[in-house]
Parts: sequence; structure tokens; C-alpha cells
Amino acid sequence: MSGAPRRSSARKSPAERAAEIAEAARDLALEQGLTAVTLRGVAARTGVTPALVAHYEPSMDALAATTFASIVSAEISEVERLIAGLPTPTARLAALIDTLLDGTRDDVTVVWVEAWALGRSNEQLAASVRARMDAWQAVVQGVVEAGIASGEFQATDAASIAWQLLGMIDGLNAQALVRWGDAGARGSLTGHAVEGMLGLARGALGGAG
Amino acid sequence: MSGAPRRSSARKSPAERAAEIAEAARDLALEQGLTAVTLRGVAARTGVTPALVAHYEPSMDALAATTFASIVSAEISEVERLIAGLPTPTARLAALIDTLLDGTRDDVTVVWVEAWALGRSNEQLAASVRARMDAWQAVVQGVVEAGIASGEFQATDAASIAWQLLGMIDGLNAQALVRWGDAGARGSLTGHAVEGMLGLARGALGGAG
DNA sequence: ACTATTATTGATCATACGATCAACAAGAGG
DNA sequence: CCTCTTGTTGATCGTATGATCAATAATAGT
Repeated sequence: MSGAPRRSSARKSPAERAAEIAEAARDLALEQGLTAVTLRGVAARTGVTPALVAHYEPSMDALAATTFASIVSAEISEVERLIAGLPTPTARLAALIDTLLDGTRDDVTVVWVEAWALGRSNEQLAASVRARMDAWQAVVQGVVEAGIASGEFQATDAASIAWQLLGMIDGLNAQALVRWGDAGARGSLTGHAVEGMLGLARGALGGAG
Repeated sequence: MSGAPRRSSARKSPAERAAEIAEAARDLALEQGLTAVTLRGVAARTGVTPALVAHYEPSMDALAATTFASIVSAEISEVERLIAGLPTPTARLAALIDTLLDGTRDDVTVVWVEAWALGRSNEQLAASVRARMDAWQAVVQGVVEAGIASGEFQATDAASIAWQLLGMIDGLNAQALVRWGDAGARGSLTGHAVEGMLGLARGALGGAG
């Protein structure tokens, strides 16, 4: 008799419930894309009513924006942690390229591509996309600047190079989304391309990982 | 009195009407994105009833796919025509990169980005995207192969290089969609990157256009 | 123990989407 | 001029979305 289905979800503190909703939205976005972050979808995943989700979130546009921010921020932190231990800018850049192109983050790529598309009708999301792009660029720019300072890289405009590299990575990952099959030589060719931008000798970035 | 609004649209031959609908869908996609290619949207633009559009198109998924194919095919033909007159593979590659990154095709870029996103729930569109990507890749690969044959380019895997270059271009254009403001150095940096891939001397691709 | 607060629900509204079908009307063929 | 074909419409169905609001129930405070 103890298993009698409770009609209403257990009452929780606002902070706890808000965290639950945010987590449900995040998981949903990673599994099925930002498009799946819907009022009813998030509600079902959290185990509550659509009305409660609406009660906690100002609007679904806003939830999409914060969900995107949460996912990408985590990605950035993860990569920062990964390259922090490496000794030289060259090694850090090679590792960054390698990990971002190894195909283990396709779920995040889906979120990026959808965010670009949805951003055209969701201004909050668009703003969040711009902010996260800036954050990514800052990370890459930092590595490039360090390489210039140490004399490893022959270049002047670290900011533009960072944008260029991110564009390459995003484009290749987006392609792989549709063309999963030849994820092969992505890494090493990108390495050669970056060597060209940085005035490095061929193979300086170590080819594929 | 002659201006009495006719209740029904003038009757036309199926071929003519089908062409009207296709054109309306195309224009709509270029102006507002593939998402705007809706039953009611296309109908309003054509000046007919939603039911008539449904009568001519097997499904809206199919219309999205053919509309995408139409737009991208036109883009490919245009670029092919543009580079056909140039003397060397180096000049053709430089012109190709330059025209695809000059920002005059942002409407097509929107269609591409939306197609990547929508393709996840529209299998016909996804197939169309794959086909058009292959077509683009064939064009670029042809130029690269010619450059290898003539000895201008130092490379072996023309196919992979073509994919890499297209990925770079797509990614940079997608970025520019959100970050329109610094469209500046895209071109020349991409040139240096490609020089790196092809074993060319720095500046061989002529820098920015 | 009683009350005030508020987390939570059920019902409902308005909108937009794709799709179908009987009925109408414009033109073609005899 | 009449009839048959068919391009075209109006109405309608089913679904999915975001959003709002009065009512309920569980907790916190006294």
C-alpha cells in the first residue's frame, strides 16, 4: 500500500527545484538538442507540471539561453583544465585542437548549431551565444599570445587567429554532424592549417593525436 | 469597378503553379530562413490557399529539402562560373575563398545553418544536405587536384583538403552570422591557413581580397 | 495548534503547424 | 452549348507550442 502514487510532486525548496529544472533542461539539450527544451518536455523530465516550470522560468527563450550558457561554460572549463597542465603554448594549442576535434563532444556541437539557428528568433539566446563565443575566443587568444611571447609562434594578431581557429573547429564539427563517417584526418590537416597561420614548420603541431 | 477583388487565384497550368510555389519557397528561405518555409507562409507568398500548396508538394519536409537543394545548387553554379575563367589553380582557389568569405552570401549561410539543425528531424533534408556537401566538395577537390597536378600545390590528399577548406569556410560564415561586426581579416588569415595545408609560401594566395 | 505563506497543480487560452476532403468553378473537348 | 476534367478553395481535424490563473496542499512561523 505504500506504493500509492502520489498525485503531486514532493514540495521542495525553490533553490532545489530550480536546480532540478535547470539540470533537466541541460540533459535534454545534450541528448536531443536545444529544440527539445520545451515547457512540457522539461516538466516531464523533472516530474512536475508544465505550469511549475513556467513558474520558475521567466520564459522558455530565457531557459534556452541559460541552458546553452551552462553547457558551453562547462565545456570551456573542461578544456581549460585539460590544457592547464601542459608546458608549452605549442603543446596546449595542439591539445586544444585535438580534443575539440576528436568527436567526443558531438552533443555539444548539436547545441551550438541549433543555437546559431534559434538565435535568429531568440534574442536572449543570441546574446548568450555571443558571450560564450567571446569566452572561447579569450581562451584561445591567451594560448596564442603566450606562444607569440615565447617566440614559438610567428604572428601578430592573436585575436584574429583565435577567431579563425574557432571558426575552423566549429565548421568541421558541424560538418561531422551530418557526415559522420570520415572523421578521420580532421585533426592533422587542421594542424597543418594552423601551422600556416602561425608560421610554424610543417608538423610542429604534431599531426593527429 | 474593375478592381473587384477576385476571390480565387487565376487558374494556371500545373507546371506554372509548381514553379511559382518553388520560387516562393526559395525567396522565403533566402529572406527569412528555411524555418519560414511553411505551408501557410508559402501559400500567402504565392497568393493561394495552404491547401493548394499541400496539393502540389508531397510534404513540407520534402519542400524544405528541394528548396535547400535549389538554393545551394545555384550557389555552386555561380561560384563555378566565377572561377572558370581564371588561369591557374592558385588563382581559382584564391578567388573561391575570397568570394565565399566576403559576406555577400549571408542569406545562403543562414539556410546552411538551419539545414544542419533541421536535418536532425527531417531525413529528406538531411539527405539533400549530404548531397550538396558532396557537390561542393567535388568542386573544391577539382581545383586542388589541378594544383597538385600542375605542381603548384604540395599535397597528396585532395579530398581531405577540400573537406577541411569547406569546413573552415562554413564555420567562419556561421560565426559571422552572429558576430557581424568583425568580418575583417577573415579572408587573409584563411589564405595563410590554406597555404599551410598546401605547402605554399606565405602570401602565395594573395592575402585578403 | 492554528494561521499565513507559497510551492504545486489542473484547467484552459491563444497560436501555429501539417494535413485531409468534400465542394466549387474554370477551362478543354466534343 | 454542354459536359467532363481538374485546378482551387473553405472548413476542419489533430498536434504541439508558450503562457496564465484560480484552487489546492504542504510547509514555516507563531
